[in-house]
Amino acid sequence: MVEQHVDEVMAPRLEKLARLDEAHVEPYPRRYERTHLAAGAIARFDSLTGREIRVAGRLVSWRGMGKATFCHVADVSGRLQLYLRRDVLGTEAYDFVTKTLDLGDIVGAEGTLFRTRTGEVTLEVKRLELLAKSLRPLPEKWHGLQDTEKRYRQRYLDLIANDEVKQVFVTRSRVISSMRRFLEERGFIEVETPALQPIYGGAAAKPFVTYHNALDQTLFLRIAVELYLKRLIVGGLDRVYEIGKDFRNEGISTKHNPEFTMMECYQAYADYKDVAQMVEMMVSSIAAEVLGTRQFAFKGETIDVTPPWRRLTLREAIREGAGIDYVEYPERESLAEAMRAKGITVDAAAGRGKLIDNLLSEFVEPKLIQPTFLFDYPVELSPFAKRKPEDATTVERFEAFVGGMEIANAFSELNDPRDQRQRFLEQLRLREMGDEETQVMDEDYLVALEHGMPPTGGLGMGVDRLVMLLTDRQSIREVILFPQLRTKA
RNA sequence: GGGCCGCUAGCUCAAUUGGCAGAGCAGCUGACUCUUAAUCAGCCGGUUCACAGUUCGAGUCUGUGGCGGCUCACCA
Repeated sequence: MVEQHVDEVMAPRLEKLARLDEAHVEPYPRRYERTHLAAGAIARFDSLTGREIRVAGRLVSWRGMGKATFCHVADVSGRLQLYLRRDVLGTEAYDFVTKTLDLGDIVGAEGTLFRTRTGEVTLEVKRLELLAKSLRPLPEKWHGLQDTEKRYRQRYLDLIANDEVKQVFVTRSRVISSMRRFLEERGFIEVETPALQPIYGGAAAKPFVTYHNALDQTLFLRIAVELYLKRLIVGGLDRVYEIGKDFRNEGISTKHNPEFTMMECYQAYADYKDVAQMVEMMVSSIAAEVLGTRQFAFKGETIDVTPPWRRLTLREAIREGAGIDYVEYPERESLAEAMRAKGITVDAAAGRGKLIDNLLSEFVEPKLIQPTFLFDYPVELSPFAKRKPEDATTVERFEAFVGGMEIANAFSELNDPRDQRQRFLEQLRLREMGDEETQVMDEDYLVALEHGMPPTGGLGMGVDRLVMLLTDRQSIREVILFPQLRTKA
């Protein structure tokens, strides 16, 4: 996207650089001692009047009027208007500055604050220094940068031109830090587990494959951290969490990026009901901290995350949404038949669990706008969840949905090594039948379980989706700074 | 991978039925000491995504390819 003929556009700026060199002005000096951010200076205007302050940032507007000039500098906090007067700066300095600066340059300005006739807090500049010369033009000042591809590929331009984009990523940061605070306050400790794994597991997904030369060994980028965190529960860390990237070698969509941020946490001596309570408290506490409210807009709806959230079983939800009670169809074929009778197309390769999952995502998930927990999933879909004591075909698992998206998945962790081995074997069987996204046998994990893992509640939460929700973005690419795109030839 | 849409100046966008490629912003020159999408006068700026084809003539029609967006599939 960076064209060759921009030379023409850059030429005037390169000429100005040459002029700076002639005048022995360093266009890229080392540092600048700033005293205030733009927003802080404006907020504290009353106590700052008459005092010299220094701000620094990018020149984002320029209105020259001969012997005086108004312009704005932008820093992280916002923008501040500068007022340059020839009789204040001196003719020589004024002329030099106005002839060598460009929109986009990074400058430092020292002066005193005043209010203009229209009331805008403005810095009357006594000294203006170039801190970094910009050689390329800024995006269009009024329409900003609209080209989606360019916005993603050159996100820095997006951040310069589109203020609300900057706000999204500031919010993202606050969401994650609020999440950490919530977990820390409850005694969870943050851990880091391998991203390069000899055996991948903990989710149904295709991995990225890589290779370590010295070990002469194939490694996989993790698709989840689940199995490592539970090893730490075996080790007695009792409450652990990790916030990090998972990698899944699958399609890209507005809800899927090949690398995405997941929070997983595990709490010994808790079950999935405890975890559900924690999820609703966590999300509502994050919303309150970051947005200042538990109610917010998403896709034109007002979402209220105040606990308690609506709770129903997966069975009820599907019966309600699709008109099929899958418990009445315990065999794959009878369920498929019932679906066909309703005019639902049945994926020939899908097993019973997959069919139930299809029903969920097609008939239930899109309707779950207000926060909802769906409890109790079929065992086929959940190889790491504990069975219900009264029903061996169902596991203690829930997913949380908000805004029509799945944002969390949790269960009472399976800690019986005998059953876990059976589940792995069942996954193996599905793999032989052609399912590429099943778990692979992890003997090392089984050994850990055989040492005894306390009853544990575990949770995975999609951080990107949570941020989408809290910032009202419809695409995951809007909350990931550099989303995956095809590289340009 | 399928479907739909898009790609024109650095940026944001026009261009009638196939008939001279345009505007605003940015840039350059000049005027202007409270402007804020500053204003005013003038100037510069194009491989219309690429390649082929139809045609007297293609930004426009056709084909192939590239990239992007949306969507479906996929994705517990």
